[in-house]
Amino acid sequence: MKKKKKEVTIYDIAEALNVSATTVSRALNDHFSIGKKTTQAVKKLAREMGYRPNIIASGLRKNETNAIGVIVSWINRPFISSLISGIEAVADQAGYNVIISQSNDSFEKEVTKAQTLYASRVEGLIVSLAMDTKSYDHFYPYQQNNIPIVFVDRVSFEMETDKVIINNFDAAFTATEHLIEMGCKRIAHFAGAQHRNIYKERQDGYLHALRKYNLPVDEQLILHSNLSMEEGWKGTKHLFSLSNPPDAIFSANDSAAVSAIQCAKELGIRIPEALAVVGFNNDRISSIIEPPLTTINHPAIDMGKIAAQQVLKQKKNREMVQSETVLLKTDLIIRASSMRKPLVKSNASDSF
Amino acid sequence: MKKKKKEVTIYDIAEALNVSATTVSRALNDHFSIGKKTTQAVKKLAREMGYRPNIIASGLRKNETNAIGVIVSWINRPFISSLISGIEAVADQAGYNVIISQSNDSFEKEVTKAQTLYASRVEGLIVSLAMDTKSYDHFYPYQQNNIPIVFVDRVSFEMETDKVIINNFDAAFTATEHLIEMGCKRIAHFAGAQHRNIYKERQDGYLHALRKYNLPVDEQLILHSNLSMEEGWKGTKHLFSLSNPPDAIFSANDSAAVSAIQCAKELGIRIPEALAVVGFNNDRISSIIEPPLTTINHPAIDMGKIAAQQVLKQKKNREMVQSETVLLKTDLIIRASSMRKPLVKSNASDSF
DNA sequence: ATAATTAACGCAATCGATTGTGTATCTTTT
DNA sequence: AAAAGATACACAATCGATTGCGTTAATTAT
Repeated sequence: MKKKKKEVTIYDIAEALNVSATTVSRALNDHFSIGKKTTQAVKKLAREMGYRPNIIASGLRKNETNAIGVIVSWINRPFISSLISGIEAVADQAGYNVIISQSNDSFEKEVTKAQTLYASRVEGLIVSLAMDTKSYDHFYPYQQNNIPIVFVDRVSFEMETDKVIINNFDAAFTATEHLIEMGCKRIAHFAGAQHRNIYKERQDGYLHALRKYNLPVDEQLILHSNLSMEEGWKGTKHLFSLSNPPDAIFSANDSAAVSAIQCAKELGIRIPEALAVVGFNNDRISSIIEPPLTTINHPAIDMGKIAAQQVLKQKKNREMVQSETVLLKTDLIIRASSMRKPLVKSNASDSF
Repeated sequence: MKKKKKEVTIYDIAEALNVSATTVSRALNDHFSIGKKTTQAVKKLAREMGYRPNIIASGLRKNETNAIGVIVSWINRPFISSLISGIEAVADQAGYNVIISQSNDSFEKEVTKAQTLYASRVEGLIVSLAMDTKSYDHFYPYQQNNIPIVFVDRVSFEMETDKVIINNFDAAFTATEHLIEMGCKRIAHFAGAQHRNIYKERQDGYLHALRKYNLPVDEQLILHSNLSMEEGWKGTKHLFSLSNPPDAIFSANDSAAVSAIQCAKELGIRIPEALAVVGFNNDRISSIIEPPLTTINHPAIDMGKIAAQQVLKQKKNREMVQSETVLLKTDLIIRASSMRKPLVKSNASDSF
């Protein structure tokens, strides 16, 4: 029965105050040309009447939505959720809303979500690519329309966009080098899909370390998978069914590394003495597993913050100078899973 | 230099096709009154011209934003991120965007975010309350405006809104009962802030179990904190500095429970023989810790899905019948951290 | 063949705020 | 005191799509 109450508009305020809507609008926006008392009166009445600006009308006129779109694989992953947390923090401060959507690591969904967000007129897009994305046409409309795109973590160099990434190559190299310094000679690698930059770079870093230290590369020791816990377990079992099993595993993520440890323990393989393990991401589980997992720390929140900042920056500089790539540093967190020797302070030249 | 390219509008299409904008609009929306060929022609040309509907203009006219707002404490928490994942899945299917914002567990921020989302004209709001929220005026505008509000997990019964919660009382009771059945006599409780429903209910469930089984309630064994890992550690140390330490801990979350285990191990206290531990949430760390942690499984994704469905449902039923509360079941996941006896199938009446 | 339907489309108002241009009124300058 | 400059505000167009109502042309009924 209750009559749908109409919302208060600037016209209502204008009428009540016997001024024009123009004046109300300007008063609310502190326009200099409106007198002090008028401005005060307008604001006061607006408050009293429970006025809320119609952001849609304003948006139509000014052609803005104050929204930034985000596409990620899964929101409920430690790294991703931290990333989003960072994005939200920066976007909010700048007065932007963050619209999230997940691709579920499916290319088709990613395309759909990109279109939806485009239709929603987001003013910027932050993307961490789906696992199997190899074509990028769905981002073309954004580029055509000069809508900032920032790729984070899982990026593509085929696209000329801003990027926020870590140095996966260096991180993987450092991780592998660490294992070598710990005296490991046969280092296996749990690798991810090679068309996705991060996993390719991690594998490359791993290979580079082996070569630099003149260790043979054994293809048998490089296992490609989706890096799930199951695959980590299976991979470990497989490795120890070989005639010449590895003495270390460098895993491209923590999940697989953790289950490698679990599997090894079940197999009665001592860690790190018989098998040293290093992961990647510094997920919470890495510090909980016994022994604690050596891993690469990923500045997830910062990456999100920076990605959001890049979007804002691009919006400012409409000249669109050049696409920028921000490369963030990572840290090797050394824990017990790889400590086969006491740590040395120098660059460990004694490990040869 | 490049001239800002104008976007294609229905007027452009209309002009090109020598029809009215009305016709174009209707054709694009498959209005029955528009001829088959005209509709086809319009759609075809729209595609060719790269037309994208101006959702803002449409939104202004139809007074809708297709957005659902979400306010949570922190996005990067296992439970919360899963919750959001569920929300997004349902909202997306229904054609809604999800705008996320985090209160950082601060009441002031929660108020601000609620206002921002209100100003953004979200068509529904899903909230998991900040830790210290005790006043709810910031949600009043939503109610005034008939905007669906759904509280999830951390809710308030002072507010007449839809709620999606688990039965914390039962879960805590079951968890505590389980410890009792395992033969524990002095069960400590890591409790959270008592003004927040979930922690109050968990404590109540704990107390109820003690009373039901005629165990004394020792105030010394109930420790209130923010349930962080640090507090879990400190709490455990404190408990074992008592003249009469507990033989079990029921923690209101997994973080504190996990560090209780870690601390106990460092103190040389055997788990579960000397100390049985049960957590709450079934975070990933709970299955990784050694020994694995018995805990309560929380259907996070489902809660998100249901919350989103409630929003949609409320939007349909404008009659606003009654606020509805959905109570979800939880499961006790029994792991080694509490297994002081073999499990029995019956209701364990032998534990007395 | 004429009236009565039906099909297909156009007119113009509307959603609410913004903004370039204009116009009084008032103050200051010389 | 007349000219020049400020000050404070209003007009009306605009953003792009939607929609109630009306109109023309084509089809069917009688």
